[in-house]
Amino acid sequence: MNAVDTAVKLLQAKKIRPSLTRIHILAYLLSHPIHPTVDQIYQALLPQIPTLSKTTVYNTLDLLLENKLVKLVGVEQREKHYDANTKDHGHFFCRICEKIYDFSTPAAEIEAPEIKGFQIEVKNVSYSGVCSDCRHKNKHKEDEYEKFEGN
Amino acid sequence: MNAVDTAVKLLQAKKIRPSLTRIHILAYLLSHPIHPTVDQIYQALLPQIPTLSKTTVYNTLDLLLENKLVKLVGVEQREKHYDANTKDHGHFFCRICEKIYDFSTPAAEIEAPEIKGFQIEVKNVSYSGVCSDCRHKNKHKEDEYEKFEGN
DNA sequence: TTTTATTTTGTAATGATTACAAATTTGAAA
DNA sequence: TTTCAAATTTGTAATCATTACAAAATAAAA
Ligand SMILES: [Mn+2]
Ligand SMILES: [Mn+2]
Ligand SMILES: [Zn+2]
Ligand SMILES: [Zn+2]
Repeated sequence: MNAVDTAVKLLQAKKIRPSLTRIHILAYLLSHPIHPTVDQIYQALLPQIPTLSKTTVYNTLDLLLENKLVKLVGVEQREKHYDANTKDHGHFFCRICEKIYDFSTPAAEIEAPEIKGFQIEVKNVSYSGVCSDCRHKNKHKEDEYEKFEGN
Repeated sequence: MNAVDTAVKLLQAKKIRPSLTRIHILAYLLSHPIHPTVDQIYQALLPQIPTLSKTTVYNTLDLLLENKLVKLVGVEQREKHYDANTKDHGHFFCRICEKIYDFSTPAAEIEAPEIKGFQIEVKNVSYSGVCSDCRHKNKHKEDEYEKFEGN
């Protein structure tokens, strides 16, 4: 099943009228699991929907959030990032390439607050640092630098 | 040892000149583990340092962050929250009373990205929902909410 | 069709944070 | 002590993602 059909079904299941704009935005998130920002979504859809307004992207994402069809990615960035993968998982933000990676959070997680009688509604596990690719690229640079210094 | 003395020692250990303002800000964070915002710190110290500028609070917190004397609380709020407790621990944000609670994150945590060769520099585990106090205070309303939401 | 509700849009306002340069304070050299 | 450069602090303006809001467009209902 393609992303558009999935989006329509998800919207209908939540009794949200599947307007063209809503389908496009949700389908984009489903087919581009890169945790995009509002502006990334807006820029990506503009060619297909030339009348699209950024306000509509904000409004639609709020609606999808309320209906738990998308989640906010809890990385510390100026712009908010969105995720149509609503399963429990963690995120790793690479400060070099600025990509956001998914990782699984084992079921046997930290339930400390729940034990204390807290009602957990949103969980956020996010790390940041340098991803594998960027570490490798950086190591290469360091090697070159060392060679240069040795001359 | 009081918070001021601790602050001075921490600053000196990092070779940061312990100016009055820096001591005050760090000591405030150490003695008020409520994860305050810039404005909360500013308002709290204004009576003692009438010439204090909010820019200085921003500057000082940036300096303390760089030197790992404080950490950012990874809670999704409009304003950033700061914590002088630099030990690994999680945070719970109550959407009713807006208090931020600490909880311990067991050592055997999710190390998935590290296995993949990622260099983890910052960890953030934060949950949100309704705290124990607020659940009890609003028992009736909460029951209605749970019924309605189907949780 | 006419009316009403929903969705989308454009523009203005918000507000936490940042940029930046001037003012002040500090510490050490002369 | 006086001088002076560096460090620190301050005030103001700019930034910019997000929100507020009302009008416009579109879809559904009557
Ligand atoms: Mn994800
Ligand atoms: Mn804490
Ligand atoms: Zn990277
Ligand atoms: Zn509470």
